[in-house]
Amino acid sequence: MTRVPPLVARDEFTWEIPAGSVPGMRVPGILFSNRALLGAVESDPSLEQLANVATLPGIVRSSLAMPDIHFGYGFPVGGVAAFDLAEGVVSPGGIGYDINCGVRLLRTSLGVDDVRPHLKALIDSLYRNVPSGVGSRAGVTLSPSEMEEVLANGARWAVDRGHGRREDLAVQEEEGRLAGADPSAVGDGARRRGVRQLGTLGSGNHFLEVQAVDEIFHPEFAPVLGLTPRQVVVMLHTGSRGLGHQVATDYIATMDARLAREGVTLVDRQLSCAPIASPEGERYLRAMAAGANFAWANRQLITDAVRRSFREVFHRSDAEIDLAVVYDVAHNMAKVEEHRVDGAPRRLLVHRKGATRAFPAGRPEVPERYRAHGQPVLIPGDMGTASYVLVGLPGAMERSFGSSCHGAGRLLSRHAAVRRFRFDEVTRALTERGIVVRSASREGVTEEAPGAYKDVEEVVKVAEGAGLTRRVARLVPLGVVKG
DNA sequence: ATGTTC
Repeated sequence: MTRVPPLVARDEFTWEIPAGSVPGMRVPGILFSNRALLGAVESDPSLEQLANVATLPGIVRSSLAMPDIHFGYGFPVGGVAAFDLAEGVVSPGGIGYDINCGVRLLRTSLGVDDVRPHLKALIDSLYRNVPSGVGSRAGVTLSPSEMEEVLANGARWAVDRGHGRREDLAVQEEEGRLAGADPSAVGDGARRRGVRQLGTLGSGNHFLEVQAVDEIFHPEFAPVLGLTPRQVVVMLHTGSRGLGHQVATDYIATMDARLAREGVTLVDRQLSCAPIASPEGERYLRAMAAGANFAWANRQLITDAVRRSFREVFHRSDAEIDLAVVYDVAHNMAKVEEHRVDGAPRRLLVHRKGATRAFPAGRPEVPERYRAHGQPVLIPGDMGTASYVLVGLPGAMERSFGSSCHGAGRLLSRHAAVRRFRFDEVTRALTERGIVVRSASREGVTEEAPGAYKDVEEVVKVAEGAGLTRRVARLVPLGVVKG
């Protein structure tokens, strides 16, 4: 039975579920939202999930949710929670089944008018070069030793093997390689699922989109990112595929067994977790890092395929088309980071599940090239509306452990969206707006119909109003490959 | 998200 916890307005963009609203809450729940978005969540079980997270041992300050919050496994999607390293827990449900699901943005030297006449050919070529859909398989199979290297080295493995440029790495979160990865913590089942999946898009909300820069909001930072109005860019959204999913499945089972052994009961069994300082917790974090590296290698191989498609369609060299990486973010991840708590610096394990790190200017984790401005935050919207580039602000460090939103956020479940929308109508509405769509399945289109999502404009306005991030550029879709 | 309910 769903209990809807009370929401108390704290300011225009901040709502609180006071500690004590749900039995066992150790800290309050904080939701960044506004009146326009609240209607979608007020009676939603995602708020109960936000409160449930606040019951976990060692949680620091508050259980947080971004404006794109929706119902997830255990933790809400859009959830952020930080834990004390000695007293706290790590929970796979706080990271998500798709470990290091994330977004990469590539820029081109082409303008809308250069691409429009070749748009259909370009989307067809991308569809051919990047396997997509449920169970999509890569043309190549990783050998056992290659798998070891992918899990240990992420995007760096791909670049070392000639799949990309050395300079691609400097502009990725963690430079595309999370330290602390232990391939031996990734089971045989997970490896088997991954061997034919590197360089594949997958399904669901994963996509590869050709977009145009529609509007610049931050005239100082946009040129540093190489973004100008009417420029064509490419956004890709995917993660660690079946490998990451199997890692999550395996460790949830391990943690469930430990909880049963210790006689611990949780308010929701989907909050399955283990102490950070335990063999199960430590081993999961090493496996999670390896899964994250698989995802970064995946996005790097897809980058390589995107460059191939542009060469094929435009008959120009890589240097002419540019296709430089602007940035690559993870939005399903847990990381040890330093944050100020009650005025003192403290190392915490920050879970972000459908939430993006959004560090401000000056943080050493921000690439040197961008450090004077802050970390780029990449926000895919829905395929009919718009996506955004944002930048982290000091307010994110003060309020959300350096985090912001990750997308528009679902309004309807997949099932509800398939019942609500018809494939032909969704496709026609997009075609009428000049958007070319290729999908591996009809469900890929109806599940992801623009009407299944919240208004991304409202989501980014809340993230800005709450002081977490500011808008840098708005990107509009020209063509999309859906999983 | 996911060999979409091993």
